[in-house]
Amino acid sequence: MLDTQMFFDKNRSAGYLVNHMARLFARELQARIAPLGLSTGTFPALLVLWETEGLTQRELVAALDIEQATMANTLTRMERDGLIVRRGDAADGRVQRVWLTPRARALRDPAVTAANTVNEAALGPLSKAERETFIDMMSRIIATRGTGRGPGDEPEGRQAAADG
Amino acid sequence: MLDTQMFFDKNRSAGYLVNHMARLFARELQARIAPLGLSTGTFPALLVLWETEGLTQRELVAALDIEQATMANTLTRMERDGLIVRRGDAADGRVQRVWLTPRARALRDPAVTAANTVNEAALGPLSKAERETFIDMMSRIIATRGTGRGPGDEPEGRQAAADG
DNA sequence: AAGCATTGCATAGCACGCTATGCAATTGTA
DNA sequence: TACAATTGCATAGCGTGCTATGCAATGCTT
Repeated sequence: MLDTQMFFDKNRSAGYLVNHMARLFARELQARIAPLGLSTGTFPALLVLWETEGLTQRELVAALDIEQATMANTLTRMERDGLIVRRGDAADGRVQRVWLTPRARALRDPAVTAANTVNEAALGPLSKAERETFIDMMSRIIATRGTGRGPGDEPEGRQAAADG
Repeated sequence: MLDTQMFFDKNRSAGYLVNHMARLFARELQARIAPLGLSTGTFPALLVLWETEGLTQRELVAALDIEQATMANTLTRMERDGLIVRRGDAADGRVQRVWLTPRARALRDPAVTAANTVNEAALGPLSKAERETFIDMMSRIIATRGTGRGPGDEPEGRQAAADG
């Protein structure tokens, strides 16, 4: 299958590989936490709430870099599934604070174990040192957020088509 | 925000970081290809079809590690949007072969340029050498698929037993 | 106090990924 | 040739992410 004229090699494209990796991680995590009654979308919210309950939706959004509407929907599912309750803030009528149910609190240890297991398995092919490097690189990429420029900052457009 | 008793640091969790990165990449790519009338889900399929038209759905699925049902839905959207046509195979009545429209063919260069731009921007914080390392690491992780064994180590066996 | 702007959240609608399931066409087998 | 198994694809239903929008509560300005 050796493509002779490769104009774009997806298997050397960071974006494609990141997407593929993310799907693999999600599949693995899903398989391991489904038995607990959890799903991949609720997991990050739980991670934050296991640290600190009573956060507002806005605070959760900021902690996870998720859009507000996405978080609202996720919390609705979590409430439906008996993981959280939303209670209005006494001082501010707009605010809904999020509290874990006993069930959600009890799921912390098995869920974290599942996540650790997935991470360990996925990083299996990397050495200890490489794992640190890998995580550092991802942190830097995320921290930088592709902020090379903003739209309208510069004519932009070109750039060597031959991905080097 | 210095968590005192950190039982699980999501910002050092490969799974969390991979998911976060994937969302950032997708946001960037979406912003750059939406003006072309493309979306992130169609992009991988187009990459394959720009190389070789007339593939079957099964072949596309294999090329992209996407579930068959996901591909069927993606192709339906692509057909709706005038990017592809599905034509039945003459020799096998089950098979639908996928062909690009002239419009889709014309989008190749601008779309690839957009993807390259996103990749370059995202990998900005990494040196040239680090980018290679990063891509190699991702390739290894994907190749190993979190099974704990090396590629080709043993004849399969994840949990496919359960799904028939 | 009145009026406008902002904030916090909900809802609608869609893309895209998944599992489960159904069905027609083909292949393999008795 | 009949009939069971397999293959290729479609559909249903759902989770998770996004943008766009609406609305009530609050804050700010005068």
